[in-house]
This record gives sequence, structure tokens and C-alpha cells, in this order.
Amino acid sequence: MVKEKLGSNVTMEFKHQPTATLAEVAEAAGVGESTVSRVLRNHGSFSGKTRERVMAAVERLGYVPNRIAGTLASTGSRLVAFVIPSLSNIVFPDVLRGAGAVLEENRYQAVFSVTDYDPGKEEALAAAMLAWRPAAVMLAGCEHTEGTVKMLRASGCRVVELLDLDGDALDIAVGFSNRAAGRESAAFLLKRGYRRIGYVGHDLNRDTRAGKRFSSFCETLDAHDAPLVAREILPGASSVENGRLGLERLLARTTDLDAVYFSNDDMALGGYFHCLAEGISIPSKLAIFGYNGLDIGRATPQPLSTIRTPRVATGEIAAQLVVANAPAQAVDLGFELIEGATA
Amino acid sequence: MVKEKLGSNVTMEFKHQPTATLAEVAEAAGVGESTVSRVLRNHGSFSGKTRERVMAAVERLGYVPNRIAGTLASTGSRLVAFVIPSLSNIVFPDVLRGAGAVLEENRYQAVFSVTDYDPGKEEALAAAMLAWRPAAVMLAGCEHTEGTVKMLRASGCRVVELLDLDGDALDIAVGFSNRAAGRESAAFLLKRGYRRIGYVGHDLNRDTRAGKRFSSFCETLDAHDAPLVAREILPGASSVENGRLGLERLLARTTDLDAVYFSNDDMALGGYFHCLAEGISIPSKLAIFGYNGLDIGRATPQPLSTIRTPRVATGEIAAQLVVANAPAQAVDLGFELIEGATA
DNA sequence: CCGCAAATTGGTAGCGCTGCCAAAAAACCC
DNA sequence: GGGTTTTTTGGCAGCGCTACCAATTTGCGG
Repeated sequence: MVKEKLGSNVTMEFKHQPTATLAEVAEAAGVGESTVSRVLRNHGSFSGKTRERVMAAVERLGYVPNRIAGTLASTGSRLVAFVIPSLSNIVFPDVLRGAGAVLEENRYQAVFSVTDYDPGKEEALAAAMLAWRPAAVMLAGCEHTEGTVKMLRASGCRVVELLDLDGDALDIAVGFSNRAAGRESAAFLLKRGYRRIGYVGHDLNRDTRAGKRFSSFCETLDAHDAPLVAREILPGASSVENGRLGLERLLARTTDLDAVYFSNDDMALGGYFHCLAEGISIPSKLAIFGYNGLDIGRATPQPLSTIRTPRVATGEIAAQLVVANAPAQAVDLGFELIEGATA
Repeated sequence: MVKEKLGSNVTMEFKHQPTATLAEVAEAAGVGESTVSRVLRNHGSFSGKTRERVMAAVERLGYVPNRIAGTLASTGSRLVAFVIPSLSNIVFPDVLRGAGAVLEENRYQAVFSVTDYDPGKEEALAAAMLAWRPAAVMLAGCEHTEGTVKMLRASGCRVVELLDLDGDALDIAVGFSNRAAGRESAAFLLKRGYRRIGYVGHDLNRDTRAGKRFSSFCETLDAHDAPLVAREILPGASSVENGRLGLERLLARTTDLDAVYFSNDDMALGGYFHCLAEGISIPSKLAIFGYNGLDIGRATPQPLSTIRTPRVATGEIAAQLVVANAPAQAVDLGFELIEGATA
């Protein structure tokens, strides 16, 4: 399993190598340290020939500026910290992708850690992130422990809450309303004439955004005298397999459903596959509705009926606001209901 | 779209807030700076009551240590830099997830940037990462520009190459052989009796690992006198939609295929959906084989035939080796062929 | 060729912490 | 109780860079 690489100096070469420093570059170029610094950051004024001499020395020594030192010396850091619930749920990589691109362009650096949907862990990780004195901290949702909130408030760094506008924002919030999403999903199913509706979801205590969608979904059904008929909540994270299992269980208990709302597209796909496997015709016998608008839902034999959320855009906008040091605000990016063919 | 949050002091509160420093804590606790430092890092010796006084002061001032300063002052950083091709391809979030968990436990911090499969960008980003003086840089694969290699060599930090063992490693390599994966995929299809085999893939110039699988797949077919019948290569990244489109095109050109190898599971799922939609029965009329072993492939009506790769484990092992400052080595985690029901 | 403004430059004090060393205090042993 | 150890502590010099300020050089008009 583990094949040691043949060769002599295995560990030797990793002694902390004396990297060139700014002072050495200055010396080599025959100029002052501050001049090198100015040239490298292209900030302040310097003559063309100075620039060339400095760059030549940089090249010659293979100098790579030390951002740690630079950040410490200057006032503001160019780090942005992400504290996200999960990397398995594609939602968060999508947000990271959007934000990462913008941050990169602006020479910011993204650092991240994963909470596993655990508010306690979120607090601990937020504290750990703050130790890097980031320019901003980005978190999922607007539900945080008291400790987290207090800490973030006290930190003086920008705070961006992502993907959930149903609550009070600490500073910047970018996303959309999950309650509205739940509401519109219900309204859509009702409009289509479905009345006996069930729900298959994953652990809602942890994923509060899914919880919000679900509760407003139910409220809407109630308001139309078509209360939820049955639900199946699986412990653990959302997954295609859980969706399939959940629907199977739900149908075993409840025979006359005409539509099922899933906590998200992963779950819904699982449900869809279950129907395909069992020969349950969609949507005539059973309708399926998801949430997220994953690309895969467009390529299934029948496009999935769902709500497409602006995940990448959420990351982009969030990053742009941070880079621009925009004032506190909430940005509603909305979402799009995809009619699809499964409902 | 953008609703300004009502309220007065919009920007004021973000002036660089004077966070408490170690010196202030020391002062407040009535001890020396080094004592505070020792207590906080639980390193060196100090009495129980000193500890309490320090912790009380820390609590009182809401002190959060500045890791930037700490890192600069101490020799080695606890940063690990990831330079990955993509966040859309679930492979990389999976690796990050595995590595992130281990790094977190060991109080390391992950930073990342995304190359979009562009070697030039990889070089630029690697340079940017090096500026943070990370303990290690993790890259995908073992194909890098000359500049990247030179830079990494000179940096003196650990280098980990992930997910590809077919090549010379710079330092540590963790993953498996893509060539072997391609070979075994071909062998499996041949063993099942398929002889007229096609391929649907995404941009192989960029994704060199997929390219390696494909070329050794073809070699194996050739060696068994069943050369590849047709191929359809789509520009751009892999996706379910491209897989579907690719298979559609391939079948339009070539009528008598009995199996298709896809560049990965995303693509294969697309192909699978195409067959479902067109009523092409699987695997009797057409077999489908993927790569990656995504969870979703286990939940489809017919489990996808594929190769399951140890993505999370790759991240975990890589992180463990870095944390342990292990000697240079290549770790072959292997992969598992999932027979599934689509081939 | 002088005087003054503008453009360049270098010196240096930190940024907040750690690592080293020596001083002080506590513990221990005849 | 004196002489050692051993533990606990504080002081302080950097880590490599940036920000500020003062010094130097250059440009230009008269």
C-alpha cells in the first residue's frame, strides 16, 4: 500500500529553507527596502530603471514576498474566511466557486472550514478564523449561537451571511428567502391540482434553511385546506440514497399521495429514481418537486420540477460587496421556479 | 433587488477595531507576555493560578490571538494550500473534505484556489499560495509546468500531488493509478463480452487524468483486438448534460455499439439518462461504464457500473502525512471496480 | 545658475507574537 | 540552614514587511 520512494535525502530537503527576504532583494538591487516594497506593490512612485533593477533582483533570487509579514505590517488583511456547513452538499462548493473567482481577481485569498451543520462547531471555527484577522467572514444562513454573534460583532471584520434572508442580518446578507421558496413550491403544486401532498426530508434541526422551506411549505398548504398528508424525515445529511429510501418508506405507509415535496434536489432525485425503478409513473401517478435546481435535474429523462437557486451568484455578489467594502445591506437574488416535467 | 438595510451607522462600525493584544492581556493579568503566550499555547510550564489569571483576563478582554503574528514569529506555518482544478467536479470537494477534517483536528488551516484546469493558472496560483509560506501545497495530479515544479522545489515546503500516481512525484503523492483504472475498465467490459466499444468524454487536454484513463483504456482494447469503435469528445467540463448530449451524438453516428465508456460518472449518468429517455435497454442493448463511483450511481434504478475512487481517503491520508511531516513517498490507495447493473 | 516644487528614495519604527535566555521563586536534599 | 536542582517567570530581540517621514534628487522657470 505504502511504497517508500527510493532515494537518499528523504527528510533533509525539507529543513526550513532560507527563502530570500525583501532586505536581500534590496541589497542585491542596490536600493532601499521601501523602494522594493513600492515596486512590488506598484504603489507610490519610483523610476523606470529602479523598477527594472528591482525586478531583475527579484528574478535572480527567486524572491516570493511573504504575505504573512505583509499582512501583519499593513492594517487590513486580504483573507476572506468561509465557515460553511458542508462540502458534500454541492450548494457550498458552488458558493465558494462564485466567491473564489471574484476574490482571486482582487488578490484576496479564501480560507475555509466546515461545521457539519453543528452550531457549536460553527462557533469554534468562527473563533479560529477570526484569529487570522480576515477582512470578512462568510457564514451560511442567519441562525448562529449567541456566542458566535457576539464574537463576530466584536471582531470588527465584515460578516456576510449567505443563502438565507429570513432573519436579521449581522452586516451583509446575500441570498434569497427560503420561506418564499417553500411557499412558492406549495403554491405551484396546489395550482397544478395536487391536494394530497407528502414530504421527504433530511435532518431539519441541523439544516435550518431546509426547515424554513418546509414550515412555510406546510403553512401554505394549510392555508389552502390541503394540509400535508405525511412526512418522512431521515436522520443525517441529504443524499440521493436517502431520498430514494425516504420515498419508499413514505409510500409504504401512505398509499394515496399525489405529490411529494423533497428537502432538496438530491433527495428528489432519489425519489425520482425510486419511481423509475418501481414503475410509478411521473407525474400522473405521483408528482415530485425538489429544491436547488441542480444541473443534473435538467438531464434526467423528465426534467425535475424544482426551484433554482442562485448559488454561484450568491458567492460572487458576496465577494464583490466585501471587496468593495460596501455598506451593510441585504441583497435578495431571488430564485426561479422550474416547472420541469415531474410535477 | 438590493434593499439597503435601514439604519444609521452603516460604515462607521467597520473601522479597524482595536482588538486586544497579547500585551494587553499580560498587563490585565499582571504577568509577562511570554507567560500569556505559554498559557495560551499550553506549552512550557506555568503554575495553575497563573493559568487562571491569564484565562480570566483573556475572557474579560475577549482576546483572540493573532495567528498572523504568531505565524510570522514562529518558524513554521500551520497553513496548507490547495491548488485544485475545479470545485464543480465533486472529486475536489471530496478531497478537500477528507483533508479538511484531518487538518482541523490538528489545528491546521486550509486555504485554496481554483485553476480551472489551466496549467498556467496553476503556476500563478501556486506562486500566490507560496506567498503565505504554507506548510504544504496540495495539487491535483503530477503534470505541472516547468515553472511550477521549479518554484515548488525551491520553496522548501512540502508538496503533495493528489489523485494521480502515473508519473514522477515531487515529494508526496497520494492517490491511485488512472492508467490502471482505464485498463481495468476495459478489461471488465471485454470480460463481459462487449467488443464494439465507444467512448464519450470531456475536454481531455485539460483533465490529464481522464486522458490517462482513456489512453490506457484504448491500449487495452487494442491488445484484445477490439479497438475503440467511436468516440465523442465534448469541449468543456464534464457534466451530466454533456454526457447525455455526447451519447446522443455518438449513437447518431454509430449504430452498432454494445458498450460505452465515459470519462466519469457525471458523463455516464447523462448517457444513462439518454438511454432511459430513448428506451434503449441497458445493458442488453447498450452497456454503460463510468468512473468515480459517485453515491448517486448507487441509487439509480440500475446501479451504475463504475470504478470507485477513494477521494475522501486521498484527502485524509494526504493531510495526515503532512501533519506528521512524513518522508517523501507515494501512497497508492487503489480503487474498486463496481460491477453495477449497467454493464 | 539659483530657488522652489515635484518626483524619488532610504531610514526606521512598529505590526503582535514566539523563542531564547537569564532571573526569580519554589522545591529538594544532606 | 546552605547548596542545589527544578520550576516558573519576565525581558527582549527579532520574524519580514509596510507606513510614515525626512532626505535626496530631479525638473523647471526666471
